[in-house]
Amino acid sequence: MLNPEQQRAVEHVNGPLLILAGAGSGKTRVLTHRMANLVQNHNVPPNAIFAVTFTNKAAREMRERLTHLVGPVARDMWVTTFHSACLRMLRVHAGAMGYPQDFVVFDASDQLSTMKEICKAMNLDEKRFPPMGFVQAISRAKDQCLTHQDIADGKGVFMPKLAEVYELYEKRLKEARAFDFGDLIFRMVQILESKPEVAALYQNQFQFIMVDEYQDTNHAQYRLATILSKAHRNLCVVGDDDQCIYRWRGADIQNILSFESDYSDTQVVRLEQNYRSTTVILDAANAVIQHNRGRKSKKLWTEITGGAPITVHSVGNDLDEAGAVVRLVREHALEGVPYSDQAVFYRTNAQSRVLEEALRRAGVPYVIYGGTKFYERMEVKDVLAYLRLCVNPHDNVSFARAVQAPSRGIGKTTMAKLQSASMERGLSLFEAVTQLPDDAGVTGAARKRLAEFASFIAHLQSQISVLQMSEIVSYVISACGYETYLRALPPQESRDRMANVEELSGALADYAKQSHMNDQTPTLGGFLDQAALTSDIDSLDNGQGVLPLMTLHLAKGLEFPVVYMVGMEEGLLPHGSSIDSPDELEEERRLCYVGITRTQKKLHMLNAFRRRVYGNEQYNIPSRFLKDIPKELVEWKKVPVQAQPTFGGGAYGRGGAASRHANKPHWAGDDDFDQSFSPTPHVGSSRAASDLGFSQDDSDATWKIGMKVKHPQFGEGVIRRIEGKEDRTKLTVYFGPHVVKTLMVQYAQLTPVT
DNA sequence: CCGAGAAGTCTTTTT
DNA sequence: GACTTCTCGG
Ligand SMILES: Nc1ncnc2c1ncn2[C@@H]1O[C@H](COP(=O)(O)OP(=O)(O)OP(=O)(O)O)[C@@H](O)[C@H]1O
Repeated sequence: MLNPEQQRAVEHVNGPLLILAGAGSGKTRVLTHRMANLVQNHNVPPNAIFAVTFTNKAAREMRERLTHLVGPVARDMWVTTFHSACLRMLRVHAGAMGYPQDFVVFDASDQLSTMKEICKAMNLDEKRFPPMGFVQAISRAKDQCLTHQDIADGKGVFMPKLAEVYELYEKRLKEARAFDFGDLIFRMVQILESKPEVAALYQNQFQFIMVDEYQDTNHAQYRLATILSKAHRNLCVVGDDDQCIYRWRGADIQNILSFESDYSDTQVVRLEQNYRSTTVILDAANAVIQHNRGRKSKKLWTEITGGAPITVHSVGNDLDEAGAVVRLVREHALEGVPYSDQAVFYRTNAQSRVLEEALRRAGVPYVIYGGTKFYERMEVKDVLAYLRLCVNPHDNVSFARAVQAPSRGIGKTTMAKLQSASMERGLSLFEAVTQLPDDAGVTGAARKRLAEFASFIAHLQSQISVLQMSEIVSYVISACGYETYLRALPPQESRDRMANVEELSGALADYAKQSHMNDQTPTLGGFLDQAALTSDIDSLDNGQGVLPLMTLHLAKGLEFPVVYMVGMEEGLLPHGSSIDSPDELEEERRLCYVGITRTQKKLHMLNAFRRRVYGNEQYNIPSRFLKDIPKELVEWKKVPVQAQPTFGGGAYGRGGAASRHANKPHWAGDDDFDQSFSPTPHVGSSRAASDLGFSQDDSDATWKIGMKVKHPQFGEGVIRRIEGKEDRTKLTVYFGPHVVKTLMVQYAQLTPVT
């Protein structure tokens, strides 16, 4: 069941413990067994156990494994993410440092809209000072427990204006009584470090602290784990430095590397047997990761010798890639591998779209993890804004959102006036409405509408307490007129959005049901907390016969018999934004390593030579990571192009057809390849061009694909694509390697060049 | 004040 | 392509 080293770790009870081991060696398994051992054999009360991970998905996974081992008492253990754990503590102890108890949690878009306001108020040019950059910088600062004062003192990375922006940002959050994601951990650390009586409470309660994926913790999380474990010193951390993939988010690999010096009396367990993969997979993974510098050396071996080779499928474009995945997934299903035992990984969420489309057409059931989150949809956010206002009327972001959903005659000017009035007095927008001075310049009608809106919110607040959870959403949307607005939308859109709103209502009902099952009283605030932190509604991942699709990041910690890694191309993996930074390249490599090591039996890797990105065609060469895998582990498949040119030919791309490379892969950094590869857009396959509905010569003789045109600004170019008719004709024109524009004929002053 | 339509821009990854 | 911002007519 467990090997001797695993056993040793599981039976370790008191004192610090470090488990440093490679992929698939049973780290998570040891962690869960240890928790079970403590509860079952050492009389440790379940709520004395605190186990955290990084993502919701990982936390849920661990809870499931635990429930399997110990049954329903698993419910009483704290098995969550850092963020959820801190939120739960803050809901009880935020007041200890004078923070409001009823704060809202700001998500990424709330942060961004707050920041945009700030940039406007500070007269910062959005071009030179992108609001998103500030949001990220502030988040990084909070990851490191740095206040705006610290930044002003020159701690952390320097960024022009950051200290001022940060200070104002904090002020705005305070006015809105909001905490952002970073605050959840940072504030809790502050409280624990400065309020001994609060700290003592948790230090005594949590006799055993465990951190999975410790290599991905940031400084704030390190401080949290440190202070919580101070009394009992039973801190057990588990990780693999080769799987650190969140450095971009503040993860500090030093946390795990210096654990031994932080806790000189720590026990160290190294696990060397991999129980997950075949030697083929492990050898490939090792070959990829060994190029990184400064790794902690680890041994890893498996009893499952041999195994199926890795198949690399090189295809023409992203559509072919999706087609290949569909075909392979079905083939494996026929061999008896259910869809749920296979998984597709990609680097970026955007890649899922084409896959989704192909799977849907083929009737293969699938689930997408992550991606465009349910709670980020416009209509869902609109309704949530009302709910959030009920719980915390000072939430200015929600106020601004709800006030115009549906539009009710309160526009930009009124809001600007209200905003400045509120700012002057340090009030929230909601408060400012009731105390709006006569000289604020808000006219009678607008003033009346504002008052109506505010009293509507007050009315909602009183209704919330008498309504059932499951009734709240339908009450809100009918009372505020949002439902009428949705129903007036074009039919398809109306249906889609209504369906999402109904799903939100269902989520509230589910939450209420769940709470009752746990003998807790459901509250709207409780639901909103959950909604803020649990990004996806995937909690009921039935899994039965459903193909999972996810990013490589989300795949960490999971395993599947058959794995597909798509987009194995320079520019995607490694991602284009990482290629000129050695550190980031190493992280890309680790990401690739994580992907490979999720595989139990069979790994397919796919690369496409052409791919649509931002609406334009991009040419990609195979990933350098493919090159690092020993040839004898790989089987090459050149997938025939399925007559799907993405554009109809034209004045560029003559020369070597892709088929010339049929049997000989070419690699990034391979000179021969770089020089000889010049993409050929299947000149002459005009049949397919018309299949795709390109309006060509017949409809509009003025413009033709391949025709040369001139633009006053961009100069001469070649028409690549024609859409629409007559005065709504849109042309996609290639002006140069990185200058591809889509222009309306009607507006762009294009002239044909003869 | 509001919506439609055009132009411009671009998040890589998650809590 | 999708999303946001900007402009203009009603
Ligand atoms: N002693 C063992 N005997 C049989 N199977 C084992 C043993 N230990 C672990 N396994 C299996 O090996 C697989 C990998 O285990 P686990 O997920 O705990 O590894 P991990 O080290 O956390 O991996 P990673 O770091 O890649 O996420 C699981 O399927 C687990 O059940």
